[in-house]
Amino acid sequence: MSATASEPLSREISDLTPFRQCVYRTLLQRVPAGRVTTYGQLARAIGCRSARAVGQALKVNPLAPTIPCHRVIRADLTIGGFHGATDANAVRMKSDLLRSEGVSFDQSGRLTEPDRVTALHQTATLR
DNA sequence: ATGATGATTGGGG
DNA sequence: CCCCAATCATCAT
Repeated sequence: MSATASEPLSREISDLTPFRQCVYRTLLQRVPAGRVTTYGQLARAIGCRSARAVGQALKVNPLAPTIPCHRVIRADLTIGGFHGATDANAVRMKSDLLRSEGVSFDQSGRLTEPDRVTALHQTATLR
């Protein structure tokens, strides 16, 4: 397996579909630790109107958590899924990762500090 | 090519 | 809160 930082990343990533490359690259570049974004925002950033399609790409993220798929939550500020699942176990792992970056959720399951959501304006264009 | 399936979302009841 | 149509990359036929 490869190691280090960004060199092996680009090599692994270039093997993926254009859509997935866009999703992963945009996420890596625009959402740093301590911040989160939504499936819809990420979709819009790459010129796609399907938040679900973005979720499809994230669930098969081959380099988690290097590619911070845990920083993508739902538009209603609830946590969303992780590794293709929405069960309690998956959610717990996702929230633990976020908590280690200073991001937390309240009792109703919503983001405690909404200010942490990064608004992404369209950056890339598909096809 | 066609149909089914989601880590969603905004609107409506 | 619950329900539903819209949207679209992927995958199975």
